[in-house]
Amino acid sequence: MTFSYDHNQSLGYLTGIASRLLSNLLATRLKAAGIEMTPEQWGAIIMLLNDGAMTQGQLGARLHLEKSSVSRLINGLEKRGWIERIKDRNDSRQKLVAPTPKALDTAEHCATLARAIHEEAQLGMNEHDKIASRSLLSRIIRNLEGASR
Amino acid sequence: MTFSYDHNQSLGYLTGIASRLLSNLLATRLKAAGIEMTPEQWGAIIMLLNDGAMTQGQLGARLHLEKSSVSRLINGLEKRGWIERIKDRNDSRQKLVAPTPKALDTAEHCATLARAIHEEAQLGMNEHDKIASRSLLSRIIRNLEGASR
DNA sequence: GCTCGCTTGTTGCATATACAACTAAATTAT
DNA sequence: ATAATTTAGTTGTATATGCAACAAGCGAGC
Repeated sequence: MTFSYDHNQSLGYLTGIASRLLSNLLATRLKAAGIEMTPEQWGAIIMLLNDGAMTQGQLGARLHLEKSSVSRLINGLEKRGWIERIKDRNDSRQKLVAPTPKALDTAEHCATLARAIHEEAQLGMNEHDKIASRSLLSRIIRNLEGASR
Repeated sequence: MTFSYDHNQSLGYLTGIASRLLSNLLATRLKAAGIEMTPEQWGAIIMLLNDGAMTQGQLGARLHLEKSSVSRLINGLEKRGWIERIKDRNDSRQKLVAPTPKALDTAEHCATLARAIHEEAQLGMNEHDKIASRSLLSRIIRNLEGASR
């Protein structure tokens, strides 16, 4: 008996592998550049640099991460001095996550590494394809955000 | 100072979130169906069912996983009785990973759940878009497989 | 036949992530 | 004002994953 299910063509497989390869490659290059930052940490930092300091909850919403995952991701960023946790004076439950000057100083280098990887990932694609791939992925994300449990 | 780097439009971000949402949703539905299997385990099982028993190394190549990751993924599958490790008689270093009858019996149900999620993920896409998204992701994967370190 | 080197897996250690249970604090309801 | 509820983060526990170190076995060259 055979299944009419080709895993190699499934979205789960394809997005998973693409994501992993992109992440692994960035990890390698960050390390080679002597930057003590993981790809996931980079995702959080650039979000904070672009949108400004925010609470862990807000960061989780933007990164589609559980609050517990955010908590631990931020632990790592804090340990390496990339961000600071600042208690909110008005609501002491909340903690603002703010990037440090060190993060700002390093970000352009990281962004350059990330851009290069995206270039390599899209070799052989025309402009239309590049835009389409992003747009289709965004569509998938939007569809799943509201998916029934 | 602002960065000309929109993380929300980066391939790393988009593939990462899409992959995570797809995986989380499948995890939820498998659990709801009473199937003790993770999405990652499903990926390995369906590969084995479609292509037949293979060594851990071969499985790792197909799933783009490190051998250590395969080893542990297989541990979980074995613990739940989805696969069996069979020592190779000619080369005792190797272990063939073979799906059990239980895995075969459950696979169609899992495939149905996975297909439904893919449907939901692609709501609002026409046939051309659906094909394009897979083809573009495959291209990214192919490009990165051979990427310089 | 014996040693060196390559291959196949496993294990130690680190990070990422989810879910559930818990703490502390703010908000709402009575 | 006080109690009940909701919200923000943290921590326990489990799986997934990579890299590096290690163990065991196969093979090639001498």
